Amino acid sequence: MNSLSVKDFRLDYTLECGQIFRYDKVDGYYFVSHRDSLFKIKQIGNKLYYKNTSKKFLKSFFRLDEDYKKIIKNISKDNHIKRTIKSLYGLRIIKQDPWECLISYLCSSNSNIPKIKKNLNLISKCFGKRITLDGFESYTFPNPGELSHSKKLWSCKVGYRADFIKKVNRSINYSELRSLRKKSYGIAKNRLLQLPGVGEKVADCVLLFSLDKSNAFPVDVWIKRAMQELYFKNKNVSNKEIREFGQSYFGEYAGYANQFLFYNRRLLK
DNA sequence: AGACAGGGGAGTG
DNA sequence: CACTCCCCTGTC
Repeated sequence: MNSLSVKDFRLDYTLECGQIFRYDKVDGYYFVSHRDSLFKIKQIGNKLYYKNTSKKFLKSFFRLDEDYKKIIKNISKDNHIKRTIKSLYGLRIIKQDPWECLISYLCSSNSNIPKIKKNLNLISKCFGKRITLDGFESYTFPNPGELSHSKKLWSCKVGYRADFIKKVNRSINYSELRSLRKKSYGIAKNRLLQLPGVGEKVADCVLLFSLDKSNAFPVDVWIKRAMQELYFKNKNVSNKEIREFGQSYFGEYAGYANQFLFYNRRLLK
């Protein structure tokens, strides 16, 4: 078992806040599946204990080299967000693989977390390769280009999203997807919006969770509720207005503020 | 048992 | 903008 010292980091908040789907908690360890990798990890105090991955991967995946205090300071605009941050301090935005992230959020429309989780596990089981770690069984996530079989996709219970996945699978390749990391928020977003099944919300999730666009501000029903309650006196406001307000009000790291508000609002239910 | 909602998107007016 | 339908699943 390897270990790694961390600060300003909470593994539980980071994994469970709804940004990632293929993980399971077994006997105190999180077993995390992402693309080709399967690793186990737990946190005790300020130490991470892990197996089947590397320090280098974990630092990148959990963005451990990012200046957390600077980000927190940057988004701490008022008492609402300060309170929220305080209760979830240590939550970080994971740097996901853009392909798995794109397919994940393609599955998320008109759905819910348990179902998205189920869909992704089925897709992996159906199209990926079996892998195990200490008795835990999982499957690799299929590669770009491998999701072209309609009937098999349908069997993964994704419903009408099967057609979106199939079309996205053939209309963007991995290198183009990855290259969006180097593009601006606007350029990258416009490219994603051309893909079938990708609207504002899905695009912003992919940008924030996998393409290094920390200013993206995805607006779903939970963020809408939280934002209207805290910043719009409970008035009904359009998603567009919420997004634009969120981005300009919180600034460069608006996506972090978004994730704090999102998870906090979901915990309240 | 049947209605309904669940982390949207696309098409229409 | 506002409205409707999209297919599936879990829940009451």
